[in-house]
Amino acid sequence: MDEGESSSTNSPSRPWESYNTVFTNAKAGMEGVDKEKVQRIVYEMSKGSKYFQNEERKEALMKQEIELMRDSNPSLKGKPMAVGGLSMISTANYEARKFGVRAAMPGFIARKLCPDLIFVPVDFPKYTHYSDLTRKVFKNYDPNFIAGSLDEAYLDITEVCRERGLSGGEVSIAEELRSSVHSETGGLTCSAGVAANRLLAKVCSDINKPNGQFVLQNDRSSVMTFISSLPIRKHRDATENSIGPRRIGGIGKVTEHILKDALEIKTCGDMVLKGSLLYALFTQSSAGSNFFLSVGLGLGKTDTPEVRSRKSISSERTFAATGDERLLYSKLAEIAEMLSHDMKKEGLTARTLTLKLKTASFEIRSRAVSLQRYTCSSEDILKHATKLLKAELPVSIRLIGLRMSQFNEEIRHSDPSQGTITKFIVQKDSSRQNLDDNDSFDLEASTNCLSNDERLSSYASHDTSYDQLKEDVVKYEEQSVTPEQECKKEEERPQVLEGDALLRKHKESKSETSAQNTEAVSVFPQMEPLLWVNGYKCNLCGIELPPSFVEERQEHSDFHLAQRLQNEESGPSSSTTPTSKRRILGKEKANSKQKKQKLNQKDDSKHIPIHTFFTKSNQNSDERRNPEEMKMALPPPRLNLSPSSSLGEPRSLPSMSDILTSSKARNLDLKIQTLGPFFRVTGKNADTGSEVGRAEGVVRPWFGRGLVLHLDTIKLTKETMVMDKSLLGVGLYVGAVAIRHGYDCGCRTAQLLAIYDSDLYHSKLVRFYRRIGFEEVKEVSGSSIGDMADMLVWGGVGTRMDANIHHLLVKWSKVFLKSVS
DNA sequence: GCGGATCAC
DNA sequence: TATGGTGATCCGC
Repeated sequence: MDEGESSSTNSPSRPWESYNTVFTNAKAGMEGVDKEKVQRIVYEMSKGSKYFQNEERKEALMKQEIELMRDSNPSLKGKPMAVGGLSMISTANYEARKFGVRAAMPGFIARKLCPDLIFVPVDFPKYTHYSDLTRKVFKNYDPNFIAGSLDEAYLDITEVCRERGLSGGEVSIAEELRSSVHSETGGLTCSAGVAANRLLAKVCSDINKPNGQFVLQNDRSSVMTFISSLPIRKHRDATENSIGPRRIGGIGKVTEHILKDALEIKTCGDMVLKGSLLYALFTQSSAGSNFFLSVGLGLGKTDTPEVRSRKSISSERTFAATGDERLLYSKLAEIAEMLSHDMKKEGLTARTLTLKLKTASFEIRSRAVSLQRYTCSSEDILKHATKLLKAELPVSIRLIGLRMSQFNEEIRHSDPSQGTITKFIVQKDSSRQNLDDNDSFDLEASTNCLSNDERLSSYASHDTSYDQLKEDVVKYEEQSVTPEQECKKEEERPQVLEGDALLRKHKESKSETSAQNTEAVSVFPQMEPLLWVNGYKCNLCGIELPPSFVEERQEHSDFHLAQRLQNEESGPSSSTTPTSKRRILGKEKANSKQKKQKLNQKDDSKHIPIHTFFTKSNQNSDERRNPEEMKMALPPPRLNLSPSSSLGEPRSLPSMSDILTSSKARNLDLKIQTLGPFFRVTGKNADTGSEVGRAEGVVRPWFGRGLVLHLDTIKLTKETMVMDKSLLGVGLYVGAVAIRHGYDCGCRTAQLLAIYDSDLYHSKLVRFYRRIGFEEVKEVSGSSIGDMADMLVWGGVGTRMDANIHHLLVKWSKVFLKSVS
């Protein structure tokens, strides 16, 4: 717990401790600051103000640092300075930061903290001038560098590294670059971070601020070590070590609070450990679990982003709060005029107008209208803005803002500013291909200087393991697979056996085997080609396998290949009973057999083994009569793909095949993968290939109840929700495959925990699961010993919900059986 | 499409 | 005395 931020540890006599302000947050140059004193002063100054009251209610105040400062008068060197005025300062130099002064702090508070603080007015032309100077330097290293803002940039130094040939050249390149910035700008210092991607590079650039640099080696273990202990947002205690503030882009005050206090995720390593929890609670998005897991793995962007055109344009002003309507209307007219002016300058017309208000008590409100036609005229804007404002009166307002969005794309570039179009062309022409990797620098200035935050990226793929990991994540982002599982997969890769490698080699020439329906594929040149009759039935052995079981189909053709190889090797008399594909290959040496079997198990567990498709019905029922045995072994699932089940179950239960066939009619591509007892069901849009939902979990014994199907996740993407209004659509199908899988594994019960995070998420989860057919069993609150088992297994508190698998299948049978016929 | 929130800079 | 402005995105409804 950093800096007494937890309200639970606050002493009643020290109320400022609970006043969480941005001013004691991570900030370079704040090491050794008496944070309590800062907090107390800020508290005393703020106490009772409307603003403070608002903050108390929101329990938040967040701003980001902008290191941008310059004073040309040498006599000011070493003196505490801040850019801005008494009401607000933009940034402060390191001298001032020693007093606790920082960006986004009101000047009057800053002056209280540091009575000698020198206020310097903002001077944008000056910043732009120096920014341009630094950019000239960056161009020498990477003509396509990404200018993050005036004071930061990302450079790809791959080529420079390569030219200089030496490994470890990043250090000297960074030094040279910073030195170059220093001389070209006449004295500006900056900091740099070098790493494999931009996210890491930014963090690295913070480490040795000011006027320093840090190079993170581009190998997986270095990255993992570095990132795993990295706090999600706050800096480390200055006494702990010399490492300065670090921050992950995209995680602000609010997100930090959720991760830290609700989910007990404090470091990036925790993010990976609690990946399934994140997956359950956040939908997939840049702010969602994929993002968190990527961060946890130290992954970030390395490409040059597309030039994004603006989506809105706005103008807003703060003034002394007033309820005077005439005054407000006149402010509104001014802002409408400003906005109209900006739109004309940019050659934009738009049809959605949004009015933003900040009340005297600092609440933010917005009201929007979409107009019939595109406009940029101040009269139109004012007319509609007035209506919107009128509806809010009477109210005391301290800020009015107007924003226009939904541009008319057709005329967007009819009259663009020269600068804009030039930038556009330059960026477009210079966009590079195949940027696999970056090293990056972050530069920052120190005292008495325009502080810089410039970054540089490079490509130097010395270590393939991390690159491989990164590739995987790109795949994840495309396929929505959880990174941590893919990681496991990656770690297992070296253990792949020779026999498997052999199969894979053969596979390469026939990678389309599993791709499409009745397409004939030659598994082996001189052998009858494998054909999926009617799209699902193997012409060689008659097994039915839905097209969506892509990997299983591959395995299946591997089987036929292996069988063929074996036949060739040992003659026509050899067994045709496929017990294990590796036994068929028969390449293991006797003395390593045991070891290899273990490995086989692990390796096989990624997919459903071929032999399970051939499991005889009596074997199946034998197993199901002996659940105790399964408990120990946690065997792979028995897939029952045939509509006419051999298990002797009632005809009314939908088989896996029923579910899959039915889903096909809904353009849904379902797939199940297993990893030991773990399983994952993914549903993809058959047309676009994008994932629309998934379920994950494990088949495990549960305290005297035999095997249960433990569901970690049922998740639908946002896209799904738009596409399919009914949760019972995709969600039901994904859930059904999981449930049927559980049934086939011998589970009687399915269970899950609707994690309690916030009221909002929790009630949503419970509602969703109830609609699917689960019932609330108990609240796991951690208050009783009996909760311990649940808490250990689920890793949290919430509502335990169970469902009888048989009942679920019965309940759902109509849906699936109906659509079959 | 609207309104609230969060985030970066 | 006094706590910014611009733009983006996401989520729920």
